[in-house]
Amino acid sequence: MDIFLKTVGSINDETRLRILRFINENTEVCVCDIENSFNMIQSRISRHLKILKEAGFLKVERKGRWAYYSVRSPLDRFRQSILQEIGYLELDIPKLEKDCKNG
Amino acid sequence: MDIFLKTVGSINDETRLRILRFINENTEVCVCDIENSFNMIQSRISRHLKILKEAGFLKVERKGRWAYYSVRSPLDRFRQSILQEIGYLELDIPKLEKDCKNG
DNA sequence: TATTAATATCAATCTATCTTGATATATTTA
DNA sequence: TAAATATATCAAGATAGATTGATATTAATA
Repeated sequence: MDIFLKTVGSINDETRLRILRFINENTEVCVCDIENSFNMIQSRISRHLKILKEAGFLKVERKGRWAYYSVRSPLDRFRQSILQEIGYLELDIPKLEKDCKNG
Repeated sequence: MDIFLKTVGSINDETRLRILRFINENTEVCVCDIENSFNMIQSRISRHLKILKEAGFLKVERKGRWAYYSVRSPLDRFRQSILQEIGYLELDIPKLEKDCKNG
């Protein structure tokens, strides 16, 4: 119940839909990649990523000072159908800008 | 996009999940049936029904002074998978109380 | 036709969520 | 070790959604 509402609440926001599809289309990205690509401030992105992670859509892997986000795998049937549906939406998904200072 | 957020927003509320499953399990009910069964004030129920209807889950049929709500059919694949998922949730679904004054 | 029942809608209040800016933490590099 | 980069978190203000009570509308019935 709570996790259902968390899952549903996480996709009830256009910014998160765009971020989720961006990550899905680019396999694995760090927070500053999203920051650069979406032209949004870092705290905003960080918060949305946390919500998507706690909703079961994303996983994080820390490498040095970077946090790499990707779609959790395997995804259960329900989240999979949601992700598929998001794939059909008309959303402005920017192209990946890899401008982080060090890499 | 807008209809996606409308659909997702409509199921982002426990009261509406309960109402939607109640209607699904009882096939067709009028507003006062829900009012009696859920012990909620009428304006609250009416508003939630409107949201579920506009989200594509419900249809209404007026008969005399009653409005009968039921799950829209056929339901597209995405809404069907949502409805299925709601069926698995631990929700307090009251039993149907048919106490409307006239019928 | 006056009354009552069923439903819908509106305005006000309350609550939850989003955004921003500031700050904290951790890691790397000079 | 000091500075810079990447990320997370928190508090404050802004916006959106939920609940209630009042009122409007429509249909049936006395």
